[in-house]
Amino acid sequence: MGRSPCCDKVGLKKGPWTPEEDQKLLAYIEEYGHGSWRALPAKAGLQRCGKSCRLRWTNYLRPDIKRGKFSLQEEQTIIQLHALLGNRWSAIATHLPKRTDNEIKNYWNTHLKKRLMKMGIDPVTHKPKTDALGSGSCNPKDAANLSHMAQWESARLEAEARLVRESNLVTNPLQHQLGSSSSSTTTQLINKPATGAPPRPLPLPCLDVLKAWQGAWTKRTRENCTASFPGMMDMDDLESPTSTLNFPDSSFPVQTVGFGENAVRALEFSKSTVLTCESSHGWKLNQQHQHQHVNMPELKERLDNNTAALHDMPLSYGCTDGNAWFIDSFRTGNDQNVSPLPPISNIMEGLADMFAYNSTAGEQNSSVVAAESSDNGTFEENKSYWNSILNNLVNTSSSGSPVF
DNA sequence: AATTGTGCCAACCGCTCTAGC
DNA sequence: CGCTAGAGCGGTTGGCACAAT
Repeated sequence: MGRSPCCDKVGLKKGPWTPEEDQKLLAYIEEYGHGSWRALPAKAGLQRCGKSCRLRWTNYLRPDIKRGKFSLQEEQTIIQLHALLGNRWSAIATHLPKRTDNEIKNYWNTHLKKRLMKMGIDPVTHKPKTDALGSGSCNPKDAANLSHMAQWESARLEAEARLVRESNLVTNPLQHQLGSSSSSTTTQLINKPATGAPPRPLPLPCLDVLKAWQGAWTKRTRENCTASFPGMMDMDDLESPTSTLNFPDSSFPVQTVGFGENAVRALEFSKSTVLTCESSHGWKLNQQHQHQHVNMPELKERLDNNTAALHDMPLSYGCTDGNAWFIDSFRTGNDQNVSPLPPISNIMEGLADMFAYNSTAGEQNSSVVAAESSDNGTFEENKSYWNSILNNLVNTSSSGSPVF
């Protein structure tokens, strides 16, 4: 057996917390901070182990916790991130402001998982149960590519989570100290479910859910944007169904240049590990090139060397000297006029724009170019599929259907 | 009214990771 | 480099509330 539980010590209380205990813990932390959790109970006059105090604070007493019913957007975010990350609740929680990993985990297990199952969706694979084993729809090459995609997306999300923590530390050291799992970032979804198309089997596992939703989001928002480089936009306009960071308190140095058809969006973090850019042609560039300064000639050379790979759709990437370089073509075009993968020359122009802009925004400590691509059919099918699922969730949850 | 079943969620358990020595 | 304490994390459980019988 493992080590003995920390709460086995004689005299330490277990079980539900009383209001008096909550008050003691709250008062102590508000005055002194938590410091060492192990030492805290004695100082605060609590007959609890430090771990119990930490959990009580982290999951319940922290002032920046939002309690109550999950919103539709939160539900969608959980579903999408779970499709991408699996049971990595802490990573998911970093994209749901004011929600704890424990709360999200409980909500998934008691609500969302059951809904998906009753809809015939495997909550583990996020695929229709009949296709859960992946028979037929995925060839080995796709599976391998998707594995790469998942790794990169996962790494990117983790990096974002780290950034959030770092930003919390910088902008609110006390708050950071008091609750490390708090988050100032959010994944906000603008969901306008499309038609009531029936769920359809995914041609590929749903590892690209976030991008699918970003496509829908982009389509929607582009209608409200001017044709070219409308200038700096409010953060509210950046709300994206992807994991793209959003900082409600505007405490993070996020720069935006334009939006929509001909816009370039850039997120640049002064001490960041990830840089994400989107171009006017519907492809995305994620950089995460550890501890190296990115410069355009180097990038251009790398991409030139991988031109063939870039055009080897549906999923291509170049990988040189241990750094991966991806071009992400997630298609921002509308349904009738979907942008094709831009010619390499256009990619280079876009990159030039991005880095010309970002070179003025500060040093890029680190970067990776990570960009995945999905062919047009895959994207549209993903979008349709998830629209369908989420639409069903909306209908069933709002109508109080006995099904759920 | 009593018993049983079910859903929900706070809290616990134990493993893993990491920083400090 | 190995050890240790502290913290983080995901899985599981206990117990309460409510519904069904």
